[in-house]
Amino acid sequence: MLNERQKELLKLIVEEYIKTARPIGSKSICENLNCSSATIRNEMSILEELDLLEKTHTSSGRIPSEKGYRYYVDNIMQPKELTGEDVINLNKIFHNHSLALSDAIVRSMEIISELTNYTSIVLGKSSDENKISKVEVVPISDNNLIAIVITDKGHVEHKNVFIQEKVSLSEIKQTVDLINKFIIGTPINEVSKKLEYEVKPQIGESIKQQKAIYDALFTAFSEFQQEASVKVNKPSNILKEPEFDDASKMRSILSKFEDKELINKIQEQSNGINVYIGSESEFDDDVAIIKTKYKIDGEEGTIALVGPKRMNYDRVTTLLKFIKENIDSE
Amino acid sequence: MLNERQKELLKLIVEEYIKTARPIGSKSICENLNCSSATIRNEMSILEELDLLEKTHTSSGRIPSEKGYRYYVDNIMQPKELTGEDVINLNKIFHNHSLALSDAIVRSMEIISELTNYTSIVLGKSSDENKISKVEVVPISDNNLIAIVITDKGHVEHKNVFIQEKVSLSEIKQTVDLINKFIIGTPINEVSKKLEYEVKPQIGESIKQQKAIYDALFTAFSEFQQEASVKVNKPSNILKEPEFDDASKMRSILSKFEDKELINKIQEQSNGINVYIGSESEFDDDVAIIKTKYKIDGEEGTIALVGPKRMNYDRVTTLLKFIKENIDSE
DNA sequence: TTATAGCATTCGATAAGAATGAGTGCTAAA
DNA sequence: TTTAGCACTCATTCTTATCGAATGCTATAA
Repeated sequence: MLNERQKELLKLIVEEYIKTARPIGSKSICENLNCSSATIRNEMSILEELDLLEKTHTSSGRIPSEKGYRYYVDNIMQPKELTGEDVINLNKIFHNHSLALSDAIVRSMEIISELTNYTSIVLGKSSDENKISKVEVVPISDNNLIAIVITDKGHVEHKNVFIQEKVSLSEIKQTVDLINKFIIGTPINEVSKKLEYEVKPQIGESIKQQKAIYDALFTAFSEFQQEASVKVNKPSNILKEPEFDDASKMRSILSKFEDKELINKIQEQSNGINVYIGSESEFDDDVAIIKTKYKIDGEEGTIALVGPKRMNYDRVTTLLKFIKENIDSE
Repeated sequence: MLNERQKELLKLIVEEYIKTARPIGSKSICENLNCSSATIRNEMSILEELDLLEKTHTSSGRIPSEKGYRYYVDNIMQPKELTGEDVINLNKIFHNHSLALSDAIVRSMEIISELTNYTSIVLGKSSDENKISKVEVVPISDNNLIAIVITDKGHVEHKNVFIQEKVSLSEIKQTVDLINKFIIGTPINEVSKKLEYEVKPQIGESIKQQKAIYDALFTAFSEFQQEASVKVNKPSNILKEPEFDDASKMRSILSKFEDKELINKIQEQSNGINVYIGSESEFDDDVAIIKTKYKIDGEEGTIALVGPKRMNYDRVTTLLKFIKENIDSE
């Protein structure tokens, strides 16, 4: 266990390093702790012993280790108050009623990107439990339809549907009416099942042509379920940090942002605001990711901020918490 | 005017530089032109005199100048044949009927990004001449509606609409029916006018509540018109080129890709495949942009490839031409 | 006239060495 | 337990030297 002075020392080092990105030497701490540099050095070597600090080379100042950041995040840092300006900007967005709430999330994460100079990510998909409110089909040409699905929470998805055989307007209408009759109110993750076991048999009994329409719509539905949206805001932001001041490092980070599979992994599982530092981020050893799950108005997903390991943990945590509270209170 | 040998020399230098990114010395050309390095040097200095070649320093080899690339593109390069593989991949996409054509464009530009290792951009918006095929409104809650607009070419847009006063289902239906009656078949760029001058007066005469619905829908419509989609594929690709092997250069390029205003400027005006080299690109002096307009199935826009100035002009031009032909023939 | 061989010259790239200084660990005394 | 003092380490910066790829120019040969 750390004593008060050690905690204070770690705090000073982490916060100073976050600000300057330079190793912290013992001398620069003296004034803050009212003791000599030698004393600081002794304490420093204890913290190094505990794997909370590191040196970049034998005679360099100290920087926090991954474990050091972790200790800081878990035991030392205090959530900051948001400054008036930030709150006003964000509140405006959440109280703009003509914005769908999911758009408000996207917009507010854009703002947070600007505010923090880090990169933000919004992963969202329409929630599985959303219920179908209506299915609409609009013919475009002989062989093409647009299928539109609207959920009770106001999500709209549409898909081009190509149909081999020509089908008449009335046949389309019949099929769609039939489908609507069965699936309105069905959660989207159960639609495929319902179509297969309840609607399909009915189709068989009536006109043959309908089979083609049914098949096309069935395919369209199975695609609806998977679609998730990914939005990465300002990848360039994080690359402005000095630790990425190297072309190959930058390329590596950048290609991570373009790797859809990796980005999708950011999807957060647990509740609350979670902090993943360095290797924990599964993204890059030099970054940290702070993320949280959201679920609102038939949409669920994860919002995340990606910054350097040397990130402003308290500020970011506070900002994300603010957004989460706004979402939850709606 | 250049003589044959000078043209051949310029061609060799441009193509070699495109391949290696290193200044080309006179010795390395000897074999290709069957003469001594001194002769090459003489010719080189003539080309330099004409501003077609440059040196990076007094005793360096030559690199093409902006004007040199321009001359190469306009007078020397021959469109290449596409190799079998590329054609097959791209053709597959264009002949997949379940893909809307505009999705096929996006998909094929993704592929071209991979193929060339450059960055591709697709700017698209639904064409102004598209006609409204149907307007649909679905209530979500007391104060929220979803307005959906479908055009004759199969474009679908939707918008959350917030309504101050509570309105009944039947009032909504009446208003929407009225709107539909007037605007089906109207090109979207004329919808606002038509709503204002033909539909609004009718609204005034019937129930007051309808005014609120009308207003909300009117706002929604005016927003539909402007929306354009922007897709930038693999910004990291271009940054792999050695001319961008510098952190600050990379940052500068990258932030350009995030600058929506600048990206929208890429919108191409003239027909055909156009090549903008260096400063002509209005993007960065070290990049070149090859772009072309497209217009298809009620969507129009620009596809562009952004690469280094040292880009594979013939290959990219051929690829873009191929896509353009596919689009136009559909 | 055109092409070439020869040569001094330029200048980037790479490496090696020297000086600087911020920072450390350790020891011995307060 | 704290601190002053001191030798030591090592990144950083600046100089200097060397190497070699390329050039321009000149004089000569075809």
